[in-house]
Amino acid sequence: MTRVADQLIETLKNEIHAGVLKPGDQLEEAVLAQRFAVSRTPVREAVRSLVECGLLETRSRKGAFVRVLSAKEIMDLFEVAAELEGLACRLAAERLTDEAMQAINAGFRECETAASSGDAEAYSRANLTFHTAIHHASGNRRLVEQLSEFETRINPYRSMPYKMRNRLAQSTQEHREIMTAIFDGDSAQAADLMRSHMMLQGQRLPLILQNLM
Amino acid sequence: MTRVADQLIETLKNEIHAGVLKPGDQLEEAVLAQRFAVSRTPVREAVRSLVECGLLETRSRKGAFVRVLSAKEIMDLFEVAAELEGLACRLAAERLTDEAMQAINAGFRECETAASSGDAEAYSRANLTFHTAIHHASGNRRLVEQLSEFETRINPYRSMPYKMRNRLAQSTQEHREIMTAIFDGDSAQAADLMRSHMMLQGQRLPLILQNLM
DNA sequence: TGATCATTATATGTATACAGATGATATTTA
DNA sequence: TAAATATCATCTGTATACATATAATGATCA
Repeated sequence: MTRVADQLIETLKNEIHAGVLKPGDQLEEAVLAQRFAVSRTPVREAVRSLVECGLLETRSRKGAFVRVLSAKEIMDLFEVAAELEGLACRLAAERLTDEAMQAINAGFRECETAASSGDAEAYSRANLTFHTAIHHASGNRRLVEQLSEFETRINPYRSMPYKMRNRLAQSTQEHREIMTAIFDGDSAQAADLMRSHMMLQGQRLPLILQNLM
Repeated sequence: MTRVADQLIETLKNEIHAGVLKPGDQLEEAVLAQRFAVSRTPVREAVRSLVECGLLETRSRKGAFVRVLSAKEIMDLFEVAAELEGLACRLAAERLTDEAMQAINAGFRECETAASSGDAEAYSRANLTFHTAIHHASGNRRLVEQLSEFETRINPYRSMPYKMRNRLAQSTQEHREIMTAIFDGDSAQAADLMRSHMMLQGQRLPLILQNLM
């Protein structure tokens, strides 16, 4: 892991995640090379990786751009992610360990705190903590990776769907019910609740509302 | 798309898929470069892509190897794939069109023919046709891609689970039930049947039986 | 004779140089 | 003045050259 390209991948991922690089932005190899004080070679390797991740796209002889997802593509992504989040809940309910239980509970508490203080930014982080705890509780590494990749891909498109204080409270309540189902070992219920929870979030993505499908 | 690297990706994918390149095999850049009569540059790009796909892995300063999956990793993959195959069935049942119906039916007929003639090789192809038809019927491109990637990843590890004539007939019967559920619009049933169908296949993967998890 | 250290060979990782294609700009012509 | 064509600049795609780390082989010493 001493490769320059790996650091570039990490940095660029973060910048896309954080919104520094926005969908549609062009990435010129020479510019990136100069900025990081390396040659174009590792830059190109990083770009290749990010294209395969789905974060960038390259048009022939035109270079790399931060990938723009259509409303339909976002919906498709969400549909798949909702199903996998449901799977994570089902497996978590079936294979629950003490540590996993504590991690999920901690994530939930974090959500509660952020919701009651109305801090949307903090809730966004807490939300991720809660979901990630469930992912890990599934005991399925592939699933964890898949859902992490989804998070990376979808993040540039969600501009704070938690703006309304109402939604924070409602989301927390949904989390509570999901957590309860998992702890009760009610795997089918946990999966169903999570799927609904996710699809609700999906419907709130602003771009979907704008572009109409 | 006139890039050399893209052709290399395609070729190497196929060779891994076909078993010419087996898990654990090393890929030396210089060798590949000479073989395809290109420089190391596009070879490295192709390798990068395949690493990100999960088909290869690179150890620092040691080069690229066809990725070896442990029994646990294969099980994890199957668990995710089974869920997504189920999702495809659910969506197919909800969004069924005439063309999709015909494609699925055609795939099923192909399975029937291959099964009755006991041709395992042909059944393997027919099986893929049937499943792929369902994937497309979901109307979710992301899902189609995801499942296609899964197929590519898992293929090197399944050495003809259809050896026994019994299994061919049984698998066809399962396909019939799945198809019926889809055509009846019974989405929940279709999803459940497909998940079971997939997990049965998973349990038959020889490596899983060998390595014990 | 065996083990350890040094040297060398080889393959990866990075930099630079070259080729070709696309797009922009300028010039010419109607 | 507007449109079309030609020329040029710039960026991607590919090749080659260089640097460095790993591993293997041989030599030396105990």
